[in-house]
Amino acid sequence: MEKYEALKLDNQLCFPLYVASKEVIRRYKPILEKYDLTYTQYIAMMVIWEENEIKVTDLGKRLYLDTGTISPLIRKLKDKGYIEILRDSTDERVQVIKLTETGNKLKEKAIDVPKEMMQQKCINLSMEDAIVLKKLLEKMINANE
Amino acid sequence: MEKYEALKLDNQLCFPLYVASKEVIRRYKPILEKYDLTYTQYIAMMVIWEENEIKVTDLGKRLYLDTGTISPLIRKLKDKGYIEILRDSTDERVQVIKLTETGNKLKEKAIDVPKEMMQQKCINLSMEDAIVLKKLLEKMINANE
DNA sequence: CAAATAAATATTGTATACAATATAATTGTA
DNA sequence: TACAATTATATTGTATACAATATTTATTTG
Repeated sequence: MEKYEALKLDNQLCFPLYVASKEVIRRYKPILEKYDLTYTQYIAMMVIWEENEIKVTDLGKRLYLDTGTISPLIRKLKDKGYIEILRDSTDERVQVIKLTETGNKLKEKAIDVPKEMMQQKCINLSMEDAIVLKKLLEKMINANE
Repeated sequence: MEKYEALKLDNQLCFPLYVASKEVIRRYKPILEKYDLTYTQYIAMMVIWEENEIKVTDLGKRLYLDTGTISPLIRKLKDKGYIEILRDSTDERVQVIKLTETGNKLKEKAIDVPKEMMQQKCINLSMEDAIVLKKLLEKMINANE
């Protein structure tokens, strides 16, 4: 075993993880562009579509995003008209995100996004491989909490 | 099967991929800080440590990075003194990155980085899981090429 | 050989990310 | 009930990323 073995890029797990993640996001880009969404905005909208109403803090926790990322993100979604931001009357600090009518219309259209991703084979793995991969990634994420 | 099932965040593979990748990089940060390296600079140095000399284009291909990312990246590594940038005499367009003495000294110290990552369980998976995960990620990356 | 193409970088513009710091509102507590 | 700690956001600073565009230097081709 060579002294520098552990320093070789090919022996890292982090690197294919980093590359695969960027690659998938890059493939989402041209598809999401048609809906005027970036990848980060898309995953935020996915949560909002599911919840209809959610506190900014909870959205941040769900997406594992820092306040420094969430703040400008929701401002953009508001500017696009997909959400409105209300204040919680019982706690003035809390901001509540609410899906607008426009945002809800977008949901209908966005149903095509997963279809397009499939058709274009943006994640080119068999269903079985994809399931194993997803489980392992989730195991990894939940391990250190 | 509900109509919006495919739009739920929990049913996406891209999301745990994105979260896991960011999380690992975040855990590298405090460790790499001691060596005055960011994650991207670290993976670039791994390639340079292995090659000693490499063309900028080849480094970009190896790291799957755009010229817009590579350009400022190597400038910073040069500023830190870890590399020098030479011109290929046979082709004036080509820039060749060369490891400096300082860069080589850093390599010796950096051997501790993988050790620290291990000790702190920054990737908290069994060896078997990690191997399966790495293989699947590489399969995914190589699938669309 | 001159003109068109291609290849290697650099730059600009936009959008993330996260750490650190600041601020305002709330809660716990001596 | 003052006051300290906590919570929810926002802002600032630094570093990526990638698309699009520009520039310089080969290379190919008519």
